[in-house]
Amino acid sequence: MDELLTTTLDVLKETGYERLTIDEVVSRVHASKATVYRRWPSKSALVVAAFVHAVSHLPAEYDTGSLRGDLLAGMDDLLNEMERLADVMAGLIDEKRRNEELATALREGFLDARKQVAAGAFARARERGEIAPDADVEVLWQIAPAVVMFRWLMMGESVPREEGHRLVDEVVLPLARAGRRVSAPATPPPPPPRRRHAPPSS
Amino acid sequence: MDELLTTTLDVLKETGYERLTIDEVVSRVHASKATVYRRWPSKSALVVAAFVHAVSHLPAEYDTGSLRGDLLAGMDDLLNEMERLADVMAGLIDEKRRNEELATALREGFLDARKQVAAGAFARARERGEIAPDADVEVLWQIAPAVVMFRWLMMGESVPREEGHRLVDEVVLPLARAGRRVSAPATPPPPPPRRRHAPPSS
DNA sequence: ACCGTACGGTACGAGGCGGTACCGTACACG
DNA sequence: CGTGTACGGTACCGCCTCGTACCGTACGGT
Repeated sequence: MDELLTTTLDVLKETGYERLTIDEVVSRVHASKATVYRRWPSKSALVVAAFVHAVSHLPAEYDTGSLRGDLLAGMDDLLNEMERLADVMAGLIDEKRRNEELATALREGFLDARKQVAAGAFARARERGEIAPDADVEVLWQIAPAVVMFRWLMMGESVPREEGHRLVDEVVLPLARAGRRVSAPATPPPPPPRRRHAPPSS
Repeated sequence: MDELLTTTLDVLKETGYERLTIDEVVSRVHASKATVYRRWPSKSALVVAAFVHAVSHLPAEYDTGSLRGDLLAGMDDLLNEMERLADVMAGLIDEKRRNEELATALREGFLDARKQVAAGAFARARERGEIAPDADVEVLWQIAPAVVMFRWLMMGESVPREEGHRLVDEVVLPLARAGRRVSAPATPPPPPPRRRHAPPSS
């Protein structure tokens, strides 16, 4: 039943993995525990199935003709997905360390999908000459998801669309265009970085 | 007892908040549950105290004389802290949504501390003329923690020091020097970004 | 030598939850 | 109309874990 999976995701969103109970899920759907255990062998399997179901229609592919268009579209997509899934992920991050299937689902269903989409956009941009040939795609693709998830998960706040777009225009795009070269007259090799409460007088 | 707090953190690291039990903690310390409950009113209070204790000696302040030196020192600090605390945070992210004191501890003890240190480094750099006057510090300070935590928490991998330094040299520093202006001949205002499987031919 | 305090140990209560077993029933199919 | 399958409901088992109560004891101050 589709409804069981989506409701599982709702409960997950509210309570996290450990506090989610099968009883709570079935009570919202007018189903019975027996029905759940007829279809999935365990709570863990149910949750994994619910997550896979939620990210299964993710890999949006777009080709707007410009890198900026592609990145903005990807950002909108990311922000939408986070609105749906940020709390879910918060509730799964810890369990993922113990549950190999869950870790795989998150990696393949969410992270790899985003990476592939971004990699395609950068590849096309490179062919068009929009970005530096040596742009470090392996780092670039991570920045937007990292900052957005940092804001959602660690700081507990949502990211408005306008700010997401600024992240594209003022961070990702400039970096992609500049490539790896350090952009300005480099400071001399830094003095040996003394750490922790080290005023120069010491 | 200091030992109770550090051991609590150890257990937290291994099992996460929900699966942490007082019995497990005291069994490792040769203490008794009574001792715990004499000192802290609940499991939740113990865990919050353990986390606060762990981040209490955090706010490293350094002034190496150059922005690059400051940022590299901050990055080393961040990587060290993540080595200690990544699993702990994974085990607390979900609980933080329900536990206001925990959320405060994480915000004030970890995030704000890092932000202040970074803000100081950028302010000094601006006075020295090392960076653009309009550099967006509010975004810049987040990038390093965001990417590092993304790698630890979402991708489940550690970040080698060399890669952290590249993040400083090829991402944060160039952005700070360039400021907000878009770095290269802007692409024309993008064609209306059509989303989701939209080849130009459609 | 006395006493109070804090300790480790442990037994216990109470509630919660995963998972199973067994109802009676509704509905599709032939 | 007969049959079987899947369902909702529910009682139950076993286990876990928070938190409390009550031991006997070690130890430091006076």
